Amino acid sequence: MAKFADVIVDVATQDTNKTFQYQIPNQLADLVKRGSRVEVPFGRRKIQGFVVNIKSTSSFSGKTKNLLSVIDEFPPLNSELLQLSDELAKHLFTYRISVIQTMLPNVLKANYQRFLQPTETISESTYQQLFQNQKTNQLPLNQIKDYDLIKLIQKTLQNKETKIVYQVKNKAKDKVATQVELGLGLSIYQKVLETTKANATNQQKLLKFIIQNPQKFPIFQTQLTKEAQLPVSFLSEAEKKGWLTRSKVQINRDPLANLTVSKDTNPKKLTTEQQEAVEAINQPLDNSQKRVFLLEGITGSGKTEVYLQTIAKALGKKKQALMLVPEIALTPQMVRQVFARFGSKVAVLHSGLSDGERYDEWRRINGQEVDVVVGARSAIFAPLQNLGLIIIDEEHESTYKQEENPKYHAREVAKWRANYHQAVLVLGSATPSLESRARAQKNRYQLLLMTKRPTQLALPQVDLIDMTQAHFSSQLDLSDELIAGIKQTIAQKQQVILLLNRRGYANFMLCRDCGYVLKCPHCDISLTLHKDTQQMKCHYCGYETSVPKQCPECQSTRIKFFGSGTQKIEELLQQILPESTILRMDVDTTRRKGGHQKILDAFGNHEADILLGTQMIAKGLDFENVTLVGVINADSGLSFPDFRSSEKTFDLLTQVSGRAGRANLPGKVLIQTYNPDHYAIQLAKNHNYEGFYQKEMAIRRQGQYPPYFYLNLITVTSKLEQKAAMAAFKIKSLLKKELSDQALILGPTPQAVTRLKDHYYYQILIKYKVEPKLYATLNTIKAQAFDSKKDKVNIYLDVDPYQFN
DNA sequence: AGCACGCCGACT
DNA sequence: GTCGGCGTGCTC
Repeated sequence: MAKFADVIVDVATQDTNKTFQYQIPNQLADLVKRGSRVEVPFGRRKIQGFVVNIKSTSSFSGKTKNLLSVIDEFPPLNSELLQLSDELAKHLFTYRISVIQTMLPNVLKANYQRFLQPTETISESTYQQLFQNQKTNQLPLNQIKDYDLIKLIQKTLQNKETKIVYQVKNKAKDKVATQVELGLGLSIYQKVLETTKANATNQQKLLKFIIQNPQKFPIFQTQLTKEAQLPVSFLSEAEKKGWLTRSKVQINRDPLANLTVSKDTNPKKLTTEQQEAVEAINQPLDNSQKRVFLLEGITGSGKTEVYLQTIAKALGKKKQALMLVPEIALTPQMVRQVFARFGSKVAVLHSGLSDGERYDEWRRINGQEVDVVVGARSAIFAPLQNLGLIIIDEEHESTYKQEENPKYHAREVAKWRANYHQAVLVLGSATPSLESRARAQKNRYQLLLMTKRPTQLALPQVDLIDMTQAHFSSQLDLSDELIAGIKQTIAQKQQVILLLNRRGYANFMLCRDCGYVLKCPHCDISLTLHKDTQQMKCHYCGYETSVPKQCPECQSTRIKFFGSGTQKIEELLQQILPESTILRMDVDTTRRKGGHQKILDAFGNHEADILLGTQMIAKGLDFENVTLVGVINADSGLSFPDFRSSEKTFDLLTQVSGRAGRANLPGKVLIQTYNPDHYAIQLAKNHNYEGFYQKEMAIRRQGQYPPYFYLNLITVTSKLEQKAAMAAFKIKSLLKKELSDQALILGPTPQAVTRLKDHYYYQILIKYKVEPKLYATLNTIKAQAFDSKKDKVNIYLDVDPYQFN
């Protein structure tokens, strides 16, 4: 009997966001599985899709087409991920194909090629013009720019001298290497060596190498030529003589090849608090029960050791473990620790991997060859089939929320997967998100507290510098008190970390005659001066232009630059402390691969006295010799129009404070602020997370924000401001009509940055507790957006938004 | 997304 | 007349 496949096609639009049915031809019957990646005809084209179901009847009223081929030998999606992709797409109001693509490594994305082919009726001259340089009668069409050529091709297509063929190319390439094996019995090589001529040096080199190192075979060709110092060409000669045989073998790219594994493989002795945490987590692990823990432990309390020992427990129960860390914390040091403990059973997924490396790691996971996966946000989709434990370190980090579609939160996906597998989920943080901490309060999560540092080291002394009262002898960004602290620390041959949350040199250019401010032509925000490259840059869209010498408006030369970024502070510090060495770390100095690590290594080796950087320096760095941490602008985050700005400021200050004083040197923290009485700053000074939690909860309740209310953010955008505004008001009235009066509907308001990349943005924020009709209403709104495609209006939905703009 | 079809203004 | 611009609708 004929079989049919339900296929999600690789076209991310509203009206293709459903399954399409194809008949499975007999010869593919055994190959097509649920989760298979397949090639299908779609209109005139051939495209890629994913089989989500196989059934014996078709419900399609038209004529079903045949599946063309199955792309991979094993299906990339298992039934868990198929179900998750469906539910996630619905929950996030996004396309299922988009969710599937974020679950899988990049190389599984389709790569389409179009070729022009001659037909039988082609004339000799057309053939000469189009195909004489092509080896296979195929002209690749994808990047033809020559207008005359395009016109010629169109003409030949019209009179049917040529036709277009479509191809789905598989980008996933297995990496192969040449392996060399011995072709003769071991005892024979000595005799062969005696028969070689005296001047046959390559032959002698190879034979001696074989005789001395027989245990090294089979060996990779690259390794053999290096170790025996032979040219590759000689190996084919040796192969002809029958001395060696060569074959291609598939290998995995090893992203950790040059990682020195530390010897520290044994579990560390636990403090009482750690022991209690480990035992609490082990209990449901032992009984295969699902449970969520919130591990609230101050910086330096040893959360990592708790993670490692509970992972060991999961492995002992023949279960697998998945650990998420923020990208920035996924450093070689951290990976090394996990590797030391669990060896080759570990796979690592981070953004530093090439597409090929990532694919190899993913395949090891999908083949269930590993038991532990460590990775950043998207690793939450790692296809482990026997999950027992999921850990999210620094669970409050906003990097776990993806800001592009699909706008998922890894923590929410983790909950779904833990539930699916009846697994244990551990959320760890020194400063838990209010949402998680509140759930622990209501016993939805089990709270585990760790309040002590194993080394008995006191938390650093934190002093606030009131910038409204401070003295400044040089300029207004660095107070005398902070400079004195830096000088004193350097004099004692100790190191300083300085945090400044603003990159670039100066963040706006003002004409003092006419008041003109230089803005990005695509976005509505001022351009930032970057002195090293002598460019004005837009930090939103990346637009760059040269630094003006005169005002573009009134031609005055009285131009001034305001606002200090990392580049300017670096320059100032160098003036004030000419004999100190400074390392700057921000997006601009770490863009290259490994740039990040280079700076950290240099600082760790005490090649510099001061590390100056944006918030990327706040996380997870441990430098024994750092005794002073300075925060140059503690308030900069507070002024953002974001209800989480206090929480973010508190987290950042707490974290950066944790960088001061390790080992036997006491640390000190100096925070410059214009709001010394602000509760986030006061409570961070006193290392008082619980106090902050109480205070901030009261404010959230009052402001009707999470965790008391849920949020949904609707963004309406258009190139035409009028259209965006009108659509936004229509949406608001629909919401008003459909939702209960318990729901708060704010807006529409133009975004803080009204125009971005030549589009205008209007936002509507919905706050609610229980709204049974909300889901259906939002779906209607999305469908209408599709209707109003001619109005050139787009509508984006963000469930549980983290970025407000 | 692409790709085709169909309708209207502009030019060989 | 016909070329080519773009709006509209469809893909199992």
